[in-house]
Amino acid sequence: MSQRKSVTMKDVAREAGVALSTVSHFLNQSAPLSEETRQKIKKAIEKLNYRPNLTARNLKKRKTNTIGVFVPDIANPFYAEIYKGVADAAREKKYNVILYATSYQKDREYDFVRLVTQWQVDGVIVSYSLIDENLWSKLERADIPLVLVDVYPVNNRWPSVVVDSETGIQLAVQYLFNLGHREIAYLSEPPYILPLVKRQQAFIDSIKHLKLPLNKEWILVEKKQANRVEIGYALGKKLLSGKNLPTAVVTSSDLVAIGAMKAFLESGLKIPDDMSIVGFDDIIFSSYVHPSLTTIRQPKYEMSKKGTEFLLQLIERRESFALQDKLHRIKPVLVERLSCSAPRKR
Amino acid sequence: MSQRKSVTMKDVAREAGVALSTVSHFLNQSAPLSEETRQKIKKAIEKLNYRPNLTARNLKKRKTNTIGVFVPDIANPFYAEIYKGVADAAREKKYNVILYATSYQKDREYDFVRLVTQWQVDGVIVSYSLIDENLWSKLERADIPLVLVDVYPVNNRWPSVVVDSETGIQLAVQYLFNLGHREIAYLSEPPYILPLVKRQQAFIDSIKHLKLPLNKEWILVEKKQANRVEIGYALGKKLLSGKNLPTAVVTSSDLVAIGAMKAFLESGLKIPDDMSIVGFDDIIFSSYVHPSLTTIRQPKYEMSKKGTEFLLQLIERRESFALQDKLHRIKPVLVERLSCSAPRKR
DNA sequence: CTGAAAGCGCTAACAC
DNA sequence: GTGTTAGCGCTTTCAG
Repeated sequence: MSQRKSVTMKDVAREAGVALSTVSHFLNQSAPLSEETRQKIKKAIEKLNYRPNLTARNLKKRKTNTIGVFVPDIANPFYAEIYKGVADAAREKKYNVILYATSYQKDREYDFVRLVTQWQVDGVIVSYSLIDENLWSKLERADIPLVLVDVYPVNNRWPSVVVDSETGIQLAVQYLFNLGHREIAYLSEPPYILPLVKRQQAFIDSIKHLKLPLNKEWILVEKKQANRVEIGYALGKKLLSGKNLPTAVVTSSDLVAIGAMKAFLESGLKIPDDMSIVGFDDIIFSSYVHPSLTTIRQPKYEMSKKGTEFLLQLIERRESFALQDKLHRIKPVLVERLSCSAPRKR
Repeated sequence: MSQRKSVTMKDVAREAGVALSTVSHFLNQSAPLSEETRQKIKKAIEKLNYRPNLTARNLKKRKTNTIGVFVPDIANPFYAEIYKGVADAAREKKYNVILYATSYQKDREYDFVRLVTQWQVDGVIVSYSLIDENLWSKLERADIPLVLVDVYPVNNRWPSVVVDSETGIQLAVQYLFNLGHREIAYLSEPPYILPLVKRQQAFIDSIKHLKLPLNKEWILVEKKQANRVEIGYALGKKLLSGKNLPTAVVTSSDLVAIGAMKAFLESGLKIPDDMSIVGFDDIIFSSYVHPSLTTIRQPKYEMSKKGTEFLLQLIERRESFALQDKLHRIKPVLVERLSCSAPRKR
């Protein structure tokens, strides 16, 4: 094979003239040592350029101190935030994190499951709705600590941290209503995860609840997976091509909103004067587009951080949790920026 | 400890009534087996829900089949692209990748070095300029396969894939010049990596070369680390507060450009009519801001993919490489979009 | 406080 | 084809 020869604890022990276990104790501070031995060992380590082998340690301890995160696409700022929450929580407890991103490619889901089931990680955060039922059951059999973030409980098996999508959409619609809008459209990426389904339904419910017109042409839901911004752009154009134009738009995510804004601006509409728009997520870019985007803020970072802290508890205590603890619903808030105003008379 | 009891190859062998090594051969396809034994083993694995322990395998083979990627900030789309290139190249060769992002926090750099030096990864892609000289030397001592991406060779020690920043900036300045601009500013994030230093110098050189006025007030370089877009926004405002306004701006990165655009638009300037702007990088968002951003495209994905392929060769062949192979310079191209036009008479 | 010894689960000769 | 065996580098009793 191709490996370099490596310096082991044994070498260090020999060099320092102590027993192997003493070196181990030194490294793990698992026993008090005399200052003299400490120095000898320190010197030996330095001299030999010894570096402990984590793999061996992991094998022995049957623990890797690593958790996995599973997301569809890391270039999506939403998931980048999720990742950060996980990474920060993990770091606090001295865990490493290994990221899996599928780019929405199905075969990659299997790779992830393989990783998880081969003792490479102590637990896993899933922010991805595995399409394949089969994969969920494999994860179930593996019986590995798992927490879902932004994914509703599957099989009532794993704890889950989600944002309350219904409240979010209600917030958006009510906000537009209060501004005077009566004709509101909804643009959505493919509802491949439950929150997206719920948002769509919540939109319809909210419109009905306010007794506003429910125009089928104004509920545009993309079917094909693609870049979120491109989807928004396409949906925006589609909306513009209809005979009746609404005065405001609610979207399933900020990326879709940003794409739609581009379509509107290109066509010469002014935002917010001719068209108000509200997003969902509050990714970092939403405050930097022009005009800045009013949106429903999902506390992604906090969600994934909290979920991860929970996961680490599961790992370290192997504790079972009460059913009522399984679903954590976080309330979203509306972040008011410059993409909405009262409708202009047309 | 907290681990679940685990089913091992030994259990499978017993259950199937064959020798342990036979199971190993089955798993690794390292020897041809009779159909009968294969079936027996398969059944036993299924029955016991056996899952191979990668940690043990790694220890034995002294190889983890994992590479590390080191970046400052994964929420920055530029680095998300870098990550994708690495992930795809790794996947092709059945390697896992583990991501380290520091969020520009110095103490996290040490975590990364620790990971690398503890045999957790077979090699590493670094797209980050470690500030601490000391860390570089630790990596050097560890003697682990390492390839730099978007970082110039350090100590002439590691191979490196970089974009030709000078050419990029020349392209930008020449393009603006050809449009008729004579008063051009340069906005830059902190030049914490060599390419940024080179871009700044290349800007000055280009201006001189074209015999244009070199106004100190028009070369705005931020000192403090911060979100790139916020930096751009702040620099944009600063530029606006000066007494003379240029007609065009070149920036060190798209994120800075996007921030600056926001500042310009807010102040009522029209882009490109009142101010032309060109970015550097071509991140995905640049085509979705309004107006879409003309920029110098860095083939980030290709760079990191290529770098990773190179790394994997180093790992698998432990080959040394000729000096002239160490630096791969990729030529950038100008992507023309809608943020530039001829200057308006003022 | 120090040292000897028994594995963690797997691979890879090497015999049979 | 199949089985035996010696470790990979480390942790962790348990004696001294």
